[in-house]
Amino acid sequence: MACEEDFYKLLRERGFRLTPQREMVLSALHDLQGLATAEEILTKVQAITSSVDISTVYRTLELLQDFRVVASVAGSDGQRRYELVGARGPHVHLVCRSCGKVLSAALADFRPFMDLMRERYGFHIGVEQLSITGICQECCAAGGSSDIIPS
Amino acid sequence: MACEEDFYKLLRERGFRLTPQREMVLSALHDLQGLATAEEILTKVQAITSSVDISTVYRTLELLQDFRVVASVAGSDGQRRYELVGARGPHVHLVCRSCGKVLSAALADFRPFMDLMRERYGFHIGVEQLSITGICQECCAAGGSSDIIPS
DNA sequence: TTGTCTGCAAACTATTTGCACCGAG
DNA sequence: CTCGGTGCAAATAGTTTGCAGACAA
Repeated sequence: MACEEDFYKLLRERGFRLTPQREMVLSALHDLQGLATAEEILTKVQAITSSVDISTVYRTLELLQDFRVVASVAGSDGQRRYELVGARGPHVHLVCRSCGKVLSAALADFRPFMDLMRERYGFHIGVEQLSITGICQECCAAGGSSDIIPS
Repeated sequence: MACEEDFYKLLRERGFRLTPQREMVLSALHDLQGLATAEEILTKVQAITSSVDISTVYRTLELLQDFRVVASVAGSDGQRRYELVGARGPHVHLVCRSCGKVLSAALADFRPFMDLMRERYGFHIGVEQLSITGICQECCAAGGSSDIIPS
């Protein structure tokens, strides 16, 4: 709950208001554990109060991102996915482009590459928005992604 | 030109047709060198013949992806970007989420992480669709991405 | 000729925006 | 009371799809 408190404080400091909708979106993100679409968040929120609009969810997510409380990645299916920063600490998402499943890898495994990029190109990889696509074990065994089936 | 020839041959083998539109899209991808949006490709193609439709570009890009001639990444601006595979050999894209600039890193630098993920989780990272977001040198020096300006 | 491919227009999906009312501070 | 936030509806942007005619093989 500490993270929520920090956010509430930050809100007030900058003249923003704490509304039930904002609390609910934050709570939904907490519950959903990991990457969630705006639609999924809306569904979760509407389980409590059905009169919440998707546009409010988007507006709240934008605010949360500005405050660095939430990070997002553009999914390869054209949907953006959102996640609480620091929910499980920094980590790397491995997104299967066949079944959509998301694995997490420890940041430590990725760090050598990160450091190299910073040294060599001055490029700072955004650890909070990191997702890498590929094929997971099951889908790989099953024969891979959506390919043309040779006649 | 060798890559185009291979594609043409592959097309015929599977009963697809070689149309001027498909040639032009492929040529546009070649000219555009690196990541390009469907709209950019269309513009390039329309410089030759204005009567080409965006839907044809999309359909052609999908075909090219099925044949593994083209790869795509979902940009964080909500636009998908396409690129010829093997244009410069496999590589990693470093996309600046502040200015949108794209750097390329050698695959060799990334390989240790790739291999580790395969060993540990059986996850096969898709080298052809690899883009990693962060902040480039200039934007980092300039003060980072779109943040809330503290009052 | 034949069946694929194309342009056009309309549909769709995800997201954003304008606006009048509502409610947190 | 004030003015930032909300729901609603409409607008946008990017992409996909249905269909009748065009054209590669």
